[in-house]
Amino acid sequence: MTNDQLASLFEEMADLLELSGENAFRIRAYRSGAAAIQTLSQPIEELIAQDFDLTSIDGIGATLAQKSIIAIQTGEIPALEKLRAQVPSSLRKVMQVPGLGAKKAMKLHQELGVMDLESLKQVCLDGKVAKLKGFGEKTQQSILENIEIVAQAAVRMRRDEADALRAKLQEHFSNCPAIQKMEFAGSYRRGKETIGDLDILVVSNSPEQVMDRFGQYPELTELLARGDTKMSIRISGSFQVDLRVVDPSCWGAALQYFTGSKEHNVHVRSLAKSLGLKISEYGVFRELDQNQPIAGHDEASLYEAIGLPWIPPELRENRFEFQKDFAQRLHDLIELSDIRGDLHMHTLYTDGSHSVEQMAQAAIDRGLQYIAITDHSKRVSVARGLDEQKVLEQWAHIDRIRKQFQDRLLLLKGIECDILEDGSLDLSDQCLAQADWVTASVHFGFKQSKQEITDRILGAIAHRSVHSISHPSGRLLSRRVAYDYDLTAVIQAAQEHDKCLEINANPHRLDLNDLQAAAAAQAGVTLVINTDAHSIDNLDLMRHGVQVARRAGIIKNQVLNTKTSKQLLGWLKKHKSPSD
DNA sequence: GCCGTTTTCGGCCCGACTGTTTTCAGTCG
Repeated sequence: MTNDQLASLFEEMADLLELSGENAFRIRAYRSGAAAIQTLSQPIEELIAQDFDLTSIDGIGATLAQKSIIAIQTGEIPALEKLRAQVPSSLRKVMQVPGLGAKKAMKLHQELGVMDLESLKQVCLDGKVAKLKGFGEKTQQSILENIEIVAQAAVRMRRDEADALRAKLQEHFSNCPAIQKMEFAGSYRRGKETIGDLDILVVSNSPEQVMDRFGQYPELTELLARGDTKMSIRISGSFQVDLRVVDPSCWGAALQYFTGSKEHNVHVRSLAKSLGLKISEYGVFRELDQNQPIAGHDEASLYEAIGLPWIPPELRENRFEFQKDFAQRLHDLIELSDIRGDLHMHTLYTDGSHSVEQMAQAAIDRGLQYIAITDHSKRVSVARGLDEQKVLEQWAHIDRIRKQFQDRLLLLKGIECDILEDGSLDLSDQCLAQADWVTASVHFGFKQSKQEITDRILGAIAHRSVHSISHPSGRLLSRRVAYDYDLTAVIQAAQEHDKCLEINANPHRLDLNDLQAAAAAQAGVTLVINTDAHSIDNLDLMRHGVQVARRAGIIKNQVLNTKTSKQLLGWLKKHKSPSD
């Protein structure tokens, strides 16, 4: 049983307890337990096998520890089986319909026999819901409209899509003079790999004008809610955008609140409470004097009031940002401006859109000190991958043009070499030994067993010419799940052989993801953040990879391509085996 | 159910908005 599977059992427990009308804090305990398990860097199976004390994990107490062990050993949780017998699990879907929660879902179940979305739709069409006490015509109508949204798989937006939407919204608001300040908050600001909705925070003295303008957004398909300061719309069918308008004096508190995460805010607010303070989106208040805020004009003052440094949004997930040693790492948390090179990109030699020279010039334009040209090897035939002769030709070409970029850019001869199904590399040892930089990756044979795929990657890590493993998990966001492999073993091998693991910055990949990258960094593995650019424009994707690293709490010196060209050459020299 | 500089019991973040209600429960973020 994987961590995600165990976490989803606890999530189901929480849902069913909520439907049963259980104590809200007990429900929350199961939800935070699920979140804690999901963010573990090691498989819980391994932890249990090592007799690790699960109660030392924040959010896991004696009960959840015991239930975890039983779940891992037997594949099920007796208490959950019992609950399932009392409350149909299909009601969880009903609970997800916007506007419905546990209370209403249970009432629909008990009074009208609703079991799932199908029967819910039927009783609405029959007009039975409107007659129920506490419900009405409007509720019935909104349920009918919202059922479709739940039925569709949850639509989550990739970061590049979210950036495009943000640009459109910014453009839409650009001629609204009532707006003094605007920021996109929520999971977008926290840099999550995908976002489920978009939150906009605005400073204005006339909220009505801002909301009127919001209501004119061309792609609006539904007005969900509109109050004095808060408005929600749906665009293009299903995606939700929320707007909140605040006074300038509480900008920081509102931004902090609206950025979340919810779990981070709960922690921040309870910390405040223990200090005799109260935090809301209006500011930080003394419990005894709730009229005059003592902080909250900006975010830093809010954190300062509870004795914390300003915490970058990417870290606000209640994972490790409150730990004692956090403040010193914060100082060196990686930034986009720390990146000095890009060690994974393609050209016209294979499936890229620009020449080596064009990529080099584009890198110079972006202030980079070095790049590695890493086209595909021959196995990737769809991309016209290079055989030995072609790759040697390309490297000879690079040797010839190096002078042209001298003093401006260090141009490395690289290759993205495929790790074949039988575990061997796609190019000969003798060929690979002539490269400055070799990154190895898996593009085929995803259906092999966990052991086979793991062994392939471990073999590549051990190969003396390989420097790095690219997009180690192979996942494509919302298109393809990662192949089954043993990340812990890969991390350990990378650490032992002093090889890099990549954070691929392409917003379709973001691979390693934040948690995996954090685990690798904690184990002492050097990471490398690359764009995998297939065009000049793609070089700008670097920021997405940096954001993943920031979410992982990674500091500058844990990332190879923060080195200067001189330092990098030193590193490469050190990694040349003596026999080469 | 979890947790502890308020420590083994008694707390557990806080406010906006909607729809159905005559003052608020439920939902949401």
